[in-house]
Amino acid sequence: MSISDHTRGTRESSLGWMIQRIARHLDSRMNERLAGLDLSLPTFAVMMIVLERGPMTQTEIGKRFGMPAYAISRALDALQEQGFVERRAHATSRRAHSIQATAAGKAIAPRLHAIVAEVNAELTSGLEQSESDAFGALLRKILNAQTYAPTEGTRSQ
Amino acid sequence: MSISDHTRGTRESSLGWMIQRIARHLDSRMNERLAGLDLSLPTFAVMMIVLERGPMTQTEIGKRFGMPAYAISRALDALQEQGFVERRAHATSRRAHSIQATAAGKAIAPRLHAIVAEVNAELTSGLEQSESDAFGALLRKILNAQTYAPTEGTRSQ
DNA sequence: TTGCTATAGTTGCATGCGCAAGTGTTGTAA
DNA sequence: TTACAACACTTGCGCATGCAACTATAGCAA
Repeated sequence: MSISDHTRGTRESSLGWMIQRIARHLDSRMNERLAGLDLSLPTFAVMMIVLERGPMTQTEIGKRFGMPAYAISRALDALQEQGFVERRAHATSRRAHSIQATAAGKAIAPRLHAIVAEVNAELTSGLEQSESDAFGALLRKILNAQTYAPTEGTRSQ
Repeated sequence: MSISDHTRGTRESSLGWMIQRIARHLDSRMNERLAGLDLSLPTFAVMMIVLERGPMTQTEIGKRFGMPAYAISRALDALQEQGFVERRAHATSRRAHSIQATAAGKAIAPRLHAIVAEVNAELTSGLEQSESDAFGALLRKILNAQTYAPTEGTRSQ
């Protein structure tokens, strides 16, 4: 078996390789749609989490998506600038903030949901419903198995 | 159903959301391992493709991984600098280059394969073999269904 | 030929991101 | 009460990346 055969086999059978391609494809699809709302992928992610849980601290937001503190901080700068969230004083701590969606923030929730639904539909358009369900179950299983150290950073590209 | 319930439902059931998390996790795992070889994720990807197929043009490399031309160009700058690939004159075109792995490039192939294998093993460590196979099949099906326009760029972050 | 369009690859510039260091606050223990 | 460590968050800086513009070559048609 030649090096090139081996390399081909390694790459083609690599689940990670395929996941990366799909993830990048999803990134671009999401970005196309988010551009209309002037949101980036990180700000979108933070906005969804704030809408989901209501008032919470930045550290809590970070834990929900494994996003480093500085990224949350910057995403909130942008969201606040756009008037979608507020940083209020925290009830019991003066170093933490209580992050809340504004009325404008809540107003865009339906559009965000629609975008997620569309991209998901597109993703699974080639699958039967049963396959799509099985796929989701496997993804959940993989996520649960991963050791999620508080995940301070480390990215790529 | 409140906005926050709806948002939670939308996000938690989102396959894209889960794929993104897994992809980022894989990114960081790969980067940890590639650091020892002084490779980035893009240079690693290009290197694997060159090893897999032997001499080819930059455009051909790009098509294999949906990577924009400028990214190939820069990845090759780095790989050439490290002595892993060469840009030779193309047999029939003076504007294209023939990209080839050097002896040093071929020499690191086993280490690259090992890294891919390790990361894959870790990824599927929570799955049965049958589940892992099914997962791979679903990924392939999704990739085949996606419309891969030559994919000039469009990323995120 | 000449001119036009498409292709192959490169690069300047601005933006975004990660790292590590910095500010201010809280807990805790001598 | 003072000192020190942990915590919550922010920010300066440098590197990587995306976009768009650029050079050079090839194909093609009049």
